[in-house]
Amino acid sequence: MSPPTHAGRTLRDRKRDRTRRALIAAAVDLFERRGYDGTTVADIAAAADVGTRTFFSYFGSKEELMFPDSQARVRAAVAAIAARRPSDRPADVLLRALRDVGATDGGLDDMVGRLTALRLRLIRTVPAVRGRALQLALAVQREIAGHLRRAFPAELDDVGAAALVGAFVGAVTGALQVLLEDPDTHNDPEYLRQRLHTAMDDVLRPWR
Amino acid sequence: MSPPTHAGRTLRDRKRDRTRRALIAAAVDLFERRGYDGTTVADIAAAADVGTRTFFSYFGSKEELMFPDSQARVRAAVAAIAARRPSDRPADVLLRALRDVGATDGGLDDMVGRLTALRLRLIRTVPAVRGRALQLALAVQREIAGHLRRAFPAELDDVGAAALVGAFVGAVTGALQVLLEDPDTHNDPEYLRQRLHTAMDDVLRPWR
DNA sequence: CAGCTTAGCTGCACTCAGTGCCATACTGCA
DNA sequence: TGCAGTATGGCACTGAGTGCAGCTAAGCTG
Repeated sequence: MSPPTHAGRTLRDRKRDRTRRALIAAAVDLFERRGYDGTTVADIAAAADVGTRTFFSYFGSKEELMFPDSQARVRAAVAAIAARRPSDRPADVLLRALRDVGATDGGLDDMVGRLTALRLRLIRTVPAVRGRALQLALAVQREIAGHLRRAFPAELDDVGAAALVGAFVGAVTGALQVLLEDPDTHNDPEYLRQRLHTAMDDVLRPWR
Repeated sequence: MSPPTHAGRTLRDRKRDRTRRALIAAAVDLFERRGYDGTTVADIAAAADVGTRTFFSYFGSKEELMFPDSQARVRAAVAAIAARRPSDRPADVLLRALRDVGATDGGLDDMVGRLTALRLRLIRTVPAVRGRALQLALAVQREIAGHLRRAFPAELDDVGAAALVGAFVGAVTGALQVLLEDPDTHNDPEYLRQRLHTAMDDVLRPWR
């Protein structure tokens, strides 16, 4: 699709990109070994060989490090809405957009699998990370609602679009909350996606 | 229904209750005058005439102070589910339960209005407070899902119930997000509730 | 290539949330 | 009245996050 991110233009950009990845890699490693609370920001910075102060010029907070690709998800959803066909109803478009958001995991090479699995675990267990995830979900939701409304101006108003998107995202979130408890879904994002998909079909049937 | 909270049994309980209210009152006052970030926990404790350390034996965190009645909301929802009639579908029960949750504001005398208005503003503007609100909403959602599933064992499974409740709560949350931006709804919870109600009816029509 | 400019790195000092510990004071109860 | 349990709050500490200022090195220009 678009040019991969790893070809930063200037030396500075490339170095910055490398440091960013190093921080994420170091954090994932430390979180897996010592746990989230057992790892300080200073530890992460030291492991990535940068000053503690520098960490905060890459990530606004410790939690933010777990969600490095949040913008990509928004873009995926917007693209799905833009690619709609004339026959699509709002719910159809929305369902496809959400599927694309869930499938978005690009931009971080090998790290992806480990990061995703770790993220799921930390969302379950660390309040600060769960809080951050929720806020991001809300932001994505808001963004999608805006685009959806513009795509269907005759059928949706501000509040209606927000409520509709909220219902769909809420269904996903609610189902996820239960599914993430299920030991079978741990460390198996594919199986998780499968079960989520069937649950969604079930709940959202009245709309389609 | 149940005896009001203000008649604490022992002297200790009454004193504890008074201190709790004093902390909330002091915090509301300071937040309104100096803002959330401009007020430290030490300030609040000093204004309520207790030690800083003691604050944390009443509230686990600074944000938690803004949600002193969270348990009451859960109880309201559970009561609404318990009071269902044989002819009710899950969606009917759920809609009534959510309405009751929204209407729950009891237990804090005069403070209620100011606290509610302040909370709405802080949820909009302070990330930490918004995060806490989201987590509480998720917890309530989870609780409701459990009760709803037990109330309709033939029609709902774990994941289905969670997804259904998630969809409804999500619709509320989504609509709220937009409505809270509207200046007309600031400081007017009743008008807010009205608009929320009509929006919900609209979005959830396919279910009823 | 030499020199100037500017962006990014980082140490330092600081604030504030939150915790563990312990001595003290007060309440409830016998 | 005396004992036991509990709330209190001071003290010291950790860790997240910020502002500042000096330095280094990348980028650009002639």
